[in-house]
Amino acid sequence: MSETKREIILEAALVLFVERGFDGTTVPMISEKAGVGAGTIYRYFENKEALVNTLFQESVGEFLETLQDGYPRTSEDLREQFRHIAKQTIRYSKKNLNALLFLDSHTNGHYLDEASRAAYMKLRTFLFEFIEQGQKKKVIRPLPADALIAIVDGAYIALNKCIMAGEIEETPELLAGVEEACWDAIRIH
Amino acid sequence: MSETKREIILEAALVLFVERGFDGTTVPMISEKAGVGAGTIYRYFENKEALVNTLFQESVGEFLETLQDGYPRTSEDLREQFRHIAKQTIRYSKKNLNALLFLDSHTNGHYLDEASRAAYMKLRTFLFEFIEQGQKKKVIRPLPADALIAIVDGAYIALNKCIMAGEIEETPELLAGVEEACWDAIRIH
DNA sequence: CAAAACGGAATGAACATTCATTCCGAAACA
DNA sequence: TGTTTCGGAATGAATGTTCATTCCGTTTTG
Repeated sequence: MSETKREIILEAALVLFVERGFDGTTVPMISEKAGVGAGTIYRYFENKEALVNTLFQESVGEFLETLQDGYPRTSEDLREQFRHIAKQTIRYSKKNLNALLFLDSHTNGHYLDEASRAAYMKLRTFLFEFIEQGQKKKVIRPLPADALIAIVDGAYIALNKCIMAGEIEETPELLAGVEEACWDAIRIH
Repeated sequence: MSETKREIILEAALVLFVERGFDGTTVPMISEKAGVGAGTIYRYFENKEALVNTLFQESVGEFLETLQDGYPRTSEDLREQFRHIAKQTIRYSKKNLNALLFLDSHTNGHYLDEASRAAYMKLRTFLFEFIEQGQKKKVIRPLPADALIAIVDGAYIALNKCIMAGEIEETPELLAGVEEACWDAIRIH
């Protein structure tokens, strides 16, 4: 039951951090949105920074797990691996879109601690390995991995924002189209 | 001379906003980096929000001007128009990389006023028109314009960060490669 | 020397955090 | 079973700090 309260606080903070950023969110805002007293937050988290770092590490961890779950690691087919990454990114966005948006907008925060940076590095390494393997096999363009990842990342974040804003409807064709656009961006033709 | 001091303040604020975000940057930080007294900032800007909005509007304006400068508006060749956009984006990043990074990270700020949002809308409209024209001609994929723009945007922002961090050297081949990757992402094959 | 520009200490508001107190369900008791 | 005691969870007013902004004595300018 007390686990529940902790989660209520985390969820409220997540939403506010996505909307206003870490520095733009006050502890009273979080306590109000969570429907708890301000002091209660400090029963679960040492301070505001510990709260954001917990959120960051849990989000990275869950996202990376989702990506790795069922990943065809030993496959020689880069396209198949890419399809998996795209599919699981969509899956995670459905499970916890705010966490994905939060990750995207807080990766460079000055408040992230060593553990958060390390967790993020693991995610980054996973994606880098995919890119580098593809480059070694001359399937993926010899461009900076950062830039290639940013292309895909940007596409999926923007896509989700469009869907969330109701500007567009999510259909299998749309998802397939975005996946293909991204694949065409990173692969050698 | 007073114009110069105003610009020193704007430049210092720009760098800090890129590094730490608007809410994470304090006025004393800005005054120290600018080498002026805290009070001096208020001789040039009504308050911190006016400062960030000035910066935002000036950056959007300059960037849009750069994009429109020499734009082959009447051309039927979408590829040529895209090349121009890509080239001018690079040009602007060389002139004022921080402004580009600032724009990228502050477009959703809760502190932006009506004028800033309107200015940003103009930039967005310019890019949307390019996308929509291309979609009408069946040259560009029928995906959400937001997502397509985010792909290109993400690529160039990440590219510049790599170059800035010294992880990679800027060469004509690199720029051509990124441009082609982005074009392949948005065009119909 | 008058006027404008400047710096940085002073101010009050808003913030993160603390802590004395309340609340509540469970256990002990009768 | 009805009553009392207990302990930890929860609270929000109080605290000290940090911030944006103001104010005024000093410096620069013309």
